[in-house]
Amino acid sequence: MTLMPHSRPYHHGDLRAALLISAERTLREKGAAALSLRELARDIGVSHAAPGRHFKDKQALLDALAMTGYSRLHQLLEEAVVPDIPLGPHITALARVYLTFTVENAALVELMYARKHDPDIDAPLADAVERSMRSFVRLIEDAQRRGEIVAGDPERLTLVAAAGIHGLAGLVTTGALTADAALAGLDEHIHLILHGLKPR
Amino acid sequence: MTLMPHSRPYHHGDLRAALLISAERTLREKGAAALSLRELARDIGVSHAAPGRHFKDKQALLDALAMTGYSRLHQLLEEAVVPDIPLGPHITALARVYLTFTVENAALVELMYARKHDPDIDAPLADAVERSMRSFVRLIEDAQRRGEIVAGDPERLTLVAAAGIHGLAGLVTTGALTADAALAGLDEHIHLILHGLKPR
DNA sequence: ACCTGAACACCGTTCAAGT
DNA sequence: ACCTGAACACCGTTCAAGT
Repeated sequence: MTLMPHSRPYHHGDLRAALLISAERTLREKGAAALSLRELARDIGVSHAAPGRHFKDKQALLDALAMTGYSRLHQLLEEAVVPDIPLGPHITALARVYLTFTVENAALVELMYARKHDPDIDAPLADAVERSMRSFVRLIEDAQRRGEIVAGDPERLTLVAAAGIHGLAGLVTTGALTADAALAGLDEHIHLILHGLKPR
Repeated sequence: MTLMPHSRPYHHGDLRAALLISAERTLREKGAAALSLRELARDIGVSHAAPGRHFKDKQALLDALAMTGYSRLHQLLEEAVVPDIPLGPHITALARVYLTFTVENAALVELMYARKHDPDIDAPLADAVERSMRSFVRLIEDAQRRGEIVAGDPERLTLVAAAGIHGLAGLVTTGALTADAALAGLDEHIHLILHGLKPR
């Protein structure tokens, strides 16, 4: 009757990773509001106090989750930055990556942009954003050198393009626009950002 | 010894309004996460079950709060739409109103854009957004008639401008940009949206 | 019609004690 | 080093009962 050993060992093995994986699953399936440390612990099969060993509090787990989000988004954006592509299609490709990531990870993105990270973690997070922005700025600078973008502070010009794409993603996230509509009109959208709303 | 009547009558008078006012105060001062129905009730001086008479649950109160936010923003935007102003300054004025509202009501705006409203309340909320967008579309249509904006679907052109402004506000909200920097560069930002990033 | 008080089923966090 | 179990101070929601 006691041939079967405990199916759950006293030590989990890698509870920290298990918590992050389980948390992101809950985030995706039920949203941030439904994320409870106790439920996570139950699902994984540890006591409700166990998560406290790996994350000082719930916010620390959310911060870690946000950080993985930034890493993955950064990775995807880097892959979309390739040499010798015309400016328009290049920016469109970046925008497509950003939009798609936002749609497929809506709750995670909401977490990434939440303004309530610990001050300790705020700097790393700001760095992550900064790193992702850098390659975009370089893209604009290169285009300026070729005369394909107007002269002026490249950070400002990048801001205008980034805000346009970020805003489009935001409208999709909040449901003002469907993801399909945004993706279908993306070429045209980027064209209008590059060429302006005024007649030439 | 009993000359002083109860300082708190059994019936509050207008508990519903008091809850909304108190809730928005908490939202502004401590954020959405710190908003508790029980604490609201304590502050106002009613039992913790009293809010249940006026809002079926916490989400219903948040929905009502979001609705007041949309009303106020709509009102401010309407006031910024006045006849006989050149297109650039007109759009800049609208953007300034939007940015300022977003900065001054960050937590409320977050609530307004949260994708977790009851399906019952979702339609009224979508209407509120639609109404605010209408006057912007009309602005673009008028400019098209005067030849100040390129031909094309006015809804799409409005989307590009609105996404640009919405995205800028989003970057301020998440801390990627200071409110001062966004407001200081607003004229230039709108100019770039209208004239494009490509040289003419 | 409006509110109270008790009850229920949850939370996050802490901390002595166990392995 | 890592985890448990009990305890504490909170939640939101419901519902009979009070005014």
